[in-house]
Amino acid sequence: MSLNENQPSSNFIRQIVNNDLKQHKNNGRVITRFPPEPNGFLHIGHAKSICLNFGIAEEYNGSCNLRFDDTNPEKESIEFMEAIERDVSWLGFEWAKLASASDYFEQLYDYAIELINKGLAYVDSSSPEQIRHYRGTLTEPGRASPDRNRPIAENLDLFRRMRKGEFADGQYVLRAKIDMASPNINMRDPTLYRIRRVHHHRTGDAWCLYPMYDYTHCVSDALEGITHSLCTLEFEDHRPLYDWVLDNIDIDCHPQQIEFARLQLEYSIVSKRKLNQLVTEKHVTDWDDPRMPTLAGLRRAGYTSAAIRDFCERIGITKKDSWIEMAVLENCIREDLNHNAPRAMAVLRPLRVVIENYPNERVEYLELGNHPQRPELGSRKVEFAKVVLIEQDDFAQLPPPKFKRLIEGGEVRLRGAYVIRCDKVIQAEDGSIIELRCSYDPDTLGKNPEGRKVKGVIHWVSEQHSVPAVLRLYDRLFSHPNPDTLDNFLDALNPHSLEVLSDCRVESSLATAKPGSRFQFERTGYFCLDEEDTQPDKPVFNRTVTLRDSWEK
RNA sequence: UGGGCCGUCGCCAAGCGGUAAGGCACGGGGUUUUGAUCUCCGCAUACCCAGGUUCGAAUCCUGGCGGCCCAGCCA
Repeated sequence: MSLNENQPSSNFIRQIVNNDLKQHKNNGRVITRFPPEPNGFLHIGHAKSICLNFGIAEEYNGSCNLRFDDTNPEKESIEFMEAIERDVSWLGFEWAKLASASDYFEQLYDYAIELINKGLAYVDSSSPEQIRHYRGTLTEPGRASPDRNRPIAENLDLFRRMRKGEFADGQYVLRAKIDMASPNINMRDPTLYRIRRVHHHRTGDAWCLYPMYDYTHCVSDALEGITHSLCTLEFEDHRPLYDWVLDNIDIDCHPQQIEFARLQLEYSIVSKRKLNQLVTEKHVTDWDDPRMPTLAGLRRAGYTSAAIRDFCERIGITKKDSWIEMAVLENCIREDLNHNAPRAMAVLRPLRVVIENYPNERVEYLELGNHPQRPELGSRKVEFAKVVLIEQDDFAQLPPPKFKRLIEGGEVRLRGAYVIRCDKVIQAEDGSIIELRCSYDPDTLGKNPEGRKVKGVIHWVSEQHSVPAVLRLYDRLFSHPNPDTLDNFLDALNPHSLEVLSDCRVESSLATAKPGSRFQFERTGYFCLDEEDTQPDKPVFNRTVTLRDSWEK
């Protein structure tokens, strides 16, 4: 079984592309682009867009560009660019071309001159407040700025001087001359350029004039020969502007903008601003904290790129606002890891078990399969000795109904080893359990005891041979399903999103595991060996996701 | 209240005039040395509502209702 082998389901964008192809539009080419702004790390919502853009291109033998939308230098950086490239690659996609909107600044400027020459753009000296005031409201039309009818020659002169740096930041802007009475506010003479003396991470100080998104995006698309410009729903109202710009400059390409609904994941947020806040205010360790819905965070938690791609395929593409349940994402990673992750044993909260009838110095090297359904994944040796450690939860003095683990006087199977019976509970004065005295049935290795049934199976490690480890149990970052809808999303932060267990013991085979590798610790969950914090003698495992639990206490 | 968009099972989602796919979740059987996995079964006479067209409507028309987005020199 492998992920993503099923036919992709139909969606409205595939239908549009199919129709275009049928009509030989764009000479049968399909060229898309993924255009992130390098002002933060990519998150699961971006994954949806990446899978869509690169996926459509792949599917139709086309290509997809990675283009940084770097028109607002205030918030952007090289570090974010590098992280974005890393994440897109990790997801498994290859861009045909790596570009930045800033590559096109010179051409963008020339097209702006063209618009001015055509009387379709003008330099406005209004302040932001005045512009807002003149723009009107949702129900009232706007009014013309006093500068709206500035002569072309003057506009040209002013715009050139804006570029030269003759004016202060904010003193002038270049605006498109469209329709101040348009019911679509985006068409009420939108700003095309603003003056900002900010160092740009790619163009340095070459420019003090920066183009706005609406103007930049459509032109960049056209310059790259994009056929289908896929973006999220909030840009629907901007499409008339996208088309207006391309219709009014001398360019021979006019991509089709198509909008789809952005991802909304329950118990999560997909706002770069808020993710940034979580990082800067230290609510998480960094952008790659395993609780973060960033691709870097998911990766560090142990998510595979295949699982994320599978998730993006499952949720579909529509124009409907929708909230995806976390269970869908979790199901994707469980399915992948259940099939691919080797099994191992780890005891999170150890309880000492002395097997009194087991020879003192004896050690058995039990051969355990790495996967119950896939023998081809091989096996490893696990040491069994007189003192083993089991999970505190797996023993109960006052067992709840249907408890099928160890109780005093009862029997349980040590996974892959023997059946043991608990003969005696050693307690401290305060009643806490110090250790269990047990006996084993030598005739139960690899076979069931005769005449009785032992229902429970628990995991264990040899006290002497196991290695100490730190296990980090991650839980959802938010305890409210829609943090974004709250007045303050921080109120939804789950105070128990991380539990660090420092006294865990894992089987010895894990001592040589490669950082980044993933395991299923039997009966407890899927874990990934952390690449950052693991020390040679102290492995640190991050819990990716728990096992499904139909018992629950 | 101007404009744009959306409304099919608890959550997603196919469907495109011929009589409601699939996934997740949920409930119940079976297998199991992981209360995991696997497996079998169940889960919308019904598609926001109301009219209409049609032999036939989730699909077409009309009118409602509900939700989301837009008034950055952000993207």
